[in-house]
Amino acid sequence: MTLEDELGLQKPVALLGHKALLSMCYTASRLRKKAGEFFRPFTLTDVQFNLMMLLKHQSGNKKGLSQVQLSNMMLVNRANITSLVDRMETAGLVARTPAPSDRRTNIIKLTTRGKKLLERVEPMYAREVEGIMAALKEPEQKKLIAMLEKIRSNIGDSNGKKKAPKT
Amino acid sequence: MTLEDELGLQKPVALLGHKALLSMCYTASRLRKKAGEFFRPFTLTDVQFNLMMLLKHQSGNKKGLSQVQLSNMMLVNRANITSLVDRMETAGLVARTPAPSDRRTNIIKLTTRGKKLLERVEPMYAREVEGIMAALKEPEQKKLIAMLEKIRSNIGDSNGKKKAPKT
DNA sequence: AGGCAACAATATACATACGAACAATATAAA
DNA sequence: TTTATATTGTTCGTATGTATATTGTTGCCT
Repeated sequence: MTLEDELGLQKPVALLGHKALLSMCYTASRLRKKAGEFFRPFTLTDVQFNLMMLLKHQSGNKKGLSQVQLSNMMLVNRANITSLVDRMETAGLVARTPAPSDRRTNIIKLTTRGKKLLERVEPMYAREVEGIMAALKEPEQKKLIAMLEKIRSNIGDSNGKKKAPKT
Repeated sequence: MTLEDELGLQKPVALLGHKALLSMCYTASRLRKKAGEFFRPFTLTDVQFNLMMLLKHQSGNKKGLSQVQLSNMMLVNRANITSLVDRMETAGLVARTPAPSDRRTNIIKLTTRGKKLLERVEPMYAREVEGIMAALKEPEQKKLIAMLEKIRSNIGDSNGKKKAPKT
């Protein structure tokens, strides 16, 4: 089933590039909705799961990440992380810790409860993802990733930091 | 530059499928941010532009679409359309019209002001999109679209309507 | 030291998403 | 025809996203 069939689109996607862009955004939208449904029974959102995954796998020796680090990794505004961590702290999934070297900085860490929940959900979600992506064979997935990277590199940095401020 | 380099991701994307999925969502996120920057000078959002494009190009003879039709085409909850149309009505871009055959239904139409704005913005946006998607050659774009469609068809319908409620 | 720019987190106002519950209307079933 | 069910739009509460302004902290430069 094509995008046109699904959405009744014809003229607005006359340009191939426009169609590709729409297709990407619609696919991402559906993926996130699917993820939302998956996580709901755990009183969790895809964003919160993503944050916990970063804390578990990306926090190096320190076992924690600052809010700015999280916002960069998640490609969202710093201001977002404040309320996100607020909610997750209330839910007992993460905790703010003062950074020893810089009093401006909060180090966000997983709580025991957060770790336990992640332990349970992570393998289930991995299976869910594999099920969805099984629509593409391995080499195709690699090609998809390569193409998406090409597009991203053509957009430039997401947080407004210009890549090469010419002159 | 790879996703790992940009985001410092290593372990959470150990699974190829997971990496492909993340790459898609991050790319879409950046595309939408880029679009947001583009539309801001027009006091417009990407979502509002999208809605106007649907009204202009998809509304058939009636020259208007119901809110449920819009929500289906935009893959969002119909509750969303209420406030979206509210804002756009306030901005004078669209208008609610009673449907002649069904008193439950609003037909949303572009106002003259909306049409004029679209006339001005649409060609500029088309150039913007072409610039971004020029990262991929035509056959690559087609392949990308085909792969995304495969994934979408593996997810099922977006609005909770099950495709084949087996027995 | 003292001043000043950069930075981290927060606060605010807004736009967009969701699900759930509701009233009014339309339609199918009895 | 009357009753049951489905659909449309709205409202509510909540989660996420943006840009912008503010506060406190750091660090650099004179």
